Amino acid sequence: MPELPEVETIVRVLRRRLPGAVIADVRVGRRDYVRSPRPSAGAHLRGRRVRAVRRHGKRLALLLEPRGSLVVHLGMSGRIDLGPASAPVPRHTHLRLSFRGDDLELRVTDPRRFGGVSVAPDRDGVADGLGPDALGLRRPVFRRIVARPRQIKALLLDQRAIAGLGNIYVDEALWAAGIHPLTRGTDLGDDEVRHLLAQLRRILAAAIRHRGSTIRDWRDARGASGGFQARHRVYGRTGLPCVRCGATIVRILAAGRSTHVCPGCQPSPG
DNA sequence: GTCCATGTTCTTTA
DNA sequence: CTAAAGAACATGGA
Repeated sequence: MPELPEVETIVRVLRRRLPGAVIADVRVGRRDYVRSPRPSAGAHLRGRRVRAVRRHGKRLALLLEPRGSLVVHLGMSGRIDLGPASAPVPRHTHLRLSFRGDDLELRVTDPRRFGGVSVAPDRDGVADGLGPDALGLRRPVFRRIVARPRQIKALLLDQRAIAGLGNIYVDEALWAAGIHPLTRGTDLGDDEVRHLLAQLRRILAAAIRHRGSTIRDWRDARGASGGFQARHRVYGRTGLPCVRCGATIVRILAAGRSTHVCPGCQPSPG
């Protein structure tokens, strides 16, 4: 159930082995999970070399030679495994790619199927419809995005505004910046906006350094769990004392999602 | 049986 | 047009 740091962690694993590899077999499980123009995903992918692995927001793409891409979004429960072709195939595996001359298979597994894969035979659609990636955000751009009369949590979660942030990292960044999630973007001061962006950058970088957050069962493409969950300050800490001020962390609803707030550090907007 | 889940999209209501 | 709330999607864990 990956946000930007988890997807970035997977991308870094894939980059160690995939660039230069040539796709051999393509096996599609559920047809409705893998979207592709005619004739078939296999026909478009077989025999093509992986040029690079790229990420934008929560999506990742294998860029193919000479052009074209395979874009993956993991939704809530999606997972990518890269390992020996002989390894047992887990349930809910919807796509398998093997590679020429290598005992290697890439599998996309997703029990809830909120994610999906799409094949673009002659273009790179990884950023289609998404805002700028959260990792490369520049201050003036961020300022413009946030200058709306909308709850800041909803704004940060909107992938068309900023790509990559999800429920965990939004809650963590708002806590770190001392901003209540229901505050309207237009009510943030200049210094608050600057501080929020700084905290977002810091937290994303730290989460990537710790290979993401494993809450329940997230694993990277080699099966390793993340370590950043041990550093969460509000997410999943309802009822526990705030490490900064000692107040009890509460859970509210914002943008339709469970939202974790410290009433001491994040003053309610009203 | 209940509630909840690292996501997205659509519908309704204001 | 904008924003918010709720439901929907499908599966599994506590």
